[in-house]
Amino acid sequence: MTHSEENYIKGIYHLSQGGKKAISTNALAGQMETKPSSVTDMVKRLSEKGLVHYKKYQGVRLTEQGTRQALMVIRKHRLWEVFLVEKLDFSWDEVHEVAEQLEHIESEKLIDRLDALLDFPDFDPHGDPIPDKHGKFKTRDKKLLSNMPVPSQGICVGVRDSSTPFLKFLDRNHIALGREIQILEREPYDHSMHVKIGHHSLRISHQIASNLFVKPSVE
Amino acid sequence: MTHSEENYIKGIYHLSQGGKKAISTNALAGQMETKPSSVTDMVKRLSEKGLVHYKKYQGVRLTEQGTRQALMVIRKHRLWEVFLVEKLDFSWDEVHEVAEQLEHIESEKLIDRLDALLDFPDFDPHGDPIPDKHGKFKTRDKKLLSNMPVPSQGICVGVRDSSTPFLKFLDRNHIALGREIQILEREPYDHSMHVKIGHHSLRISHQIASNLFVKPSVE
DNA sequence: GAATAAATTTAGACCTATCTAAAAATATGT
DNA sequence: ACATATTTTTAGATAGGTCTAAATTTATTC
Repeated sequence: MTHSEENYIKGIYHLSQGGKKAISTNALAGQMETKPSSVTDMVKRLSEKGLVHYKKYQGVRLTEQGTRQALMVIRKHRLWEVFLVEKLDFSWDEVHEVAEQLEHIESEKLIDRLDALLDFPDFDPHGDPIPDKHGKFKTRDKKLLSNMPVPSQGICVGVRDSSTPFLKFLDRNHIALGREIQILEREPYDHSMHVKIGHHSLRISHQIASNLFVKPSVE
Repeated sequence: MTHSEENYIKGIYHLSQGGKKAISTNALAGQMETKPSSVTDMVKRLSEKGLVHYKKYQGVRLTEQGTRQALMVIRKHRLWEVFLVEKLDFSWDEVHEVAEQLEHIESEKLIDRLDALLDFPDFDPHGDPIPDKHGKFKTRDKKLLSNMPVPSQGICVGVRDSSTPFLKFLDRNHIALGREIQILEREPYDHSMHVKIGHHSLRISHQIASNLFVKPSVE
């Protein structure tokens, strides 16, 4: 697979999450930040290689083989992210771009050794699960903060938006994965929420709350 | 720079070592394992980008900018080799192929942090010097084993051939970089040598001796 | 110094990956 | 259901990187 093919496979995988229906050419063009005509071309090649199911005008779906490949690229991407944060002191908002390059390095030995060096992590710095070498990964009971009951509490375990501005916002407000969060109240007017992270009490807009995942504490 | 351009620049740099005269198209084609016509095409592109001096039928030389770029690619290659050996327990004959891929990752921060993680190594696993971020590197007083006086002694510090068979041969014969070596005698007939590495006494063919670098001990 | 050999460049082709512009198919609205 | 809008595909172009085969330049040899 070329780098570009790997990127497409990964893009299709991400768009397919939560739904097994076909991905439209336009949607994929959006995801890949390219033109629909380019997508059509690429999708044909992927289809010839048996990585996707494709029928004209009907969108694409990954084949079993395509899914396996996507998971391996994602495995590499996320392991490298952990490496960058744990071993090279990158912050969680800096890792994506470099991991986009590293994910294309081909060496099973490399990635398995890296996995071992990092002590076989289950989740990456953004809380996303890391597939093992067979493509299996752990899922976690998690809810968007915006959907949490009031009052309740939980642990911050992931982000839906992993853009730099959002992650930097979280940093500034002492929100980090693994931190305990108490949901104190929800404002009916704008759905903003009042929460407490450690000793820090703060008000969080609906937009923020709908991009942060929390694992509800069972009490 | 594309990956291919980086590879060519690196190839030209290696061929230029020990001599500032122009590299012929054929020589470069040999180094790059490609056809002369492909070299001509690429060399034109590199020339337009100001990375090489090129005049038709006169061969190529790196510009100052080209040399700087070559050193940065080599820096990355060799740092990754150290990483693979030191942190991921690769053997010194396994690192090249993977480093060929990793050397193209673009991130100054990544490579500087990697350098720090590895404690700013001066030499890679084959004894080759690692340029620092300004392109400067240490040179070492070294001689091919085949050129060492008899009797004398020194330290194994590098290899000229870093192919897997040669490195595996050295491993099997307890020859590793950093080891002390005593040169006991040279056979006039075939130039084979009698040497001692630690407690291991062995006879070494001229071919082997002319691919192993030794730092002479001053006594 | 002309003839021949070797090295180098050009011309034309192919493949991947992208684009724009135009055509075809599907979806939507009244 | 028909006209319109949207989506998707095709056709043709460009760029990087490579190749083969032919042409050109440089080097060598008698």
